[in-house]
Amino acid sequence: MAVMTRWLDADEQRTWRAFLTATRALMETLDRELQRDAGMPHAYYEILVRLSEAPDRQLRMSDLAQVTGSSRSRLSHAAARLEEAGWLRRQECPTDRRGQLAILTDAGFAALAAAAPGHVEGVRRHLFDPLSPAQVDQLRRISETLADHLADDRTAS
Amino acid sequence: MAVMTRWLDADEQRTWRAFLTATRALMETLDRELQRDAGMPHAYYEILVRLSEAPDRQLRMSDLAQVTGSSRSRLSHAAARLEEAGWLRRQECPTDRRGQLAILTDAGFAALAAAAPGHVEGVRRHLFDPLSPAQVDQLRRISETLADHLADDRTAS
DNA sequence: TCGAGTTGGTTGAACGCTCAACAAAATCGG
DNA sequence: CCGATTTTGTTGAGCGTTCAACCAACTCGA
Repeated sequence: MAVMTRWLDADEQRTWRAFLTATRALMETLDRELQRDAGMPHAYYEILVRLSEAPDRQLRMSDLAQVTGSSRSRLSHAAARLEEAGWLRRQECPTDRRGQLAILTDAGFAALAAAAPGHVEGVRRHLFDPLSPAQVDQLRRISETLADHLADDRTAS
Repeated sequence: MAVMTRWLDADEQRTWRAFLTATRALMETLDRELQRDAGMPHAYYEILVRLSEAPDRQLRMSDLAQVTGSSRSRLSHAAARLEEAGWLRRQECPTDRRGQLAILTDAGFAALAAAAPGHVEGVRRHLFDPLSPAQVDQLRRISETLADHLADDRTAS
C-alpha cells in the first residue's frame, strides 16, 4: 500500500529554506573570497590544510579523500590540478604498490600560509561573529548529530 | 600595522569542521537521491518549486534568480537545460522588452509532483528526523541569523 | 530630449565535480 | 597456492557553475 508523504509543515519549510539560503550563501561567499584572494577553491584549500597537518605533510590518496570527504575521483582530479600549480606532488607508496602518496610541497605550504589568515577571518566574520556563544555550541551539536547520522547511512548501504 | 589573525580555537575548529562535514554530506546525499530518482539536480528542483508556487506558475528570470539565490548567468544556463527537458518555457515579458518570463510547463509540474515526495522524505530522514524539536528550532534561528547577515554583506558591497 | 548609467538577460570559455569504466595490486577463501 | 573479490587510483565524457564580456532596453538628470 502506498505510504502517505509526510509533507513539511510551515515551520519546517521555513527552517529548511533558511538553512538552504544560509549554507549556500556562506559557502559561496567563502569560496569566492578564497578564489579571489588565494586563487584556489575551498575544496583545494581543505586538501592543503589536511596535508599540512599530516606527519611529513603527506597522506595516502585514499586517506586524504576520506578526511576531506571527497570521492577518490574528485581527489584524483584535484591532485592533478594542485600538482600543476606546484603545490603538491605524488609519489609511489613504498608499502603498497597500488598506492600513491600526496605530498605537500614547500610552495604548497607557502600558498596555504598566505591564504589562511584571510580565510579564517572570513569564517569568523560570516559564521562565528553573527552567532552567540550558545548558538555556536548548538550548531556544533547539530552538525555532529547530522554528520554521524549521514555517515551511518553511507556505511549501511 | 599588520593585524594579528584571530585563529580558531579548538572548539571553533571542531564546530567548523563538523559543520562542513554535515552540510556537505547532507547536500550531496540529497542531490544524489534527486538525480537518481528524478533525473534532476537539487538546484533545478528548486527552480521548479519556486515556479510552481508563483501566480500562473511564472516568474521573471531576475525574480526567479533572486528567490533561488542564483546568479542570472546560472539561471540562464539552467533555464536552457530545463527548456530542453520540456519542463519550462520562456516568453517575452509584455511590460519590459528586455524581460523574459520563465513559465513552468505541465510536464514540468508533473516532473515536480513526481519528484517531491521522495525528496521531502529525504529531507526528513537526513535532516529533521535526527534532530530534536528544540534543535530544529535552534537551527532555524541560526540559519536566519546567518542568512540575514550574509544578505547584508551583499547589499553593502 | 538626449546622453550616461543602470538593469535584464545571454553567451562561451574555463573549471570542478560526478559517474562509469578501467587497470593494477592486494586480500581472502577453499 | 590460486582464482575470485576487494581495494586503490586514474581517466574521459558529460554536466553545472563561474566569470567576464556583451547587447539591448530602461531610467534618470541636466
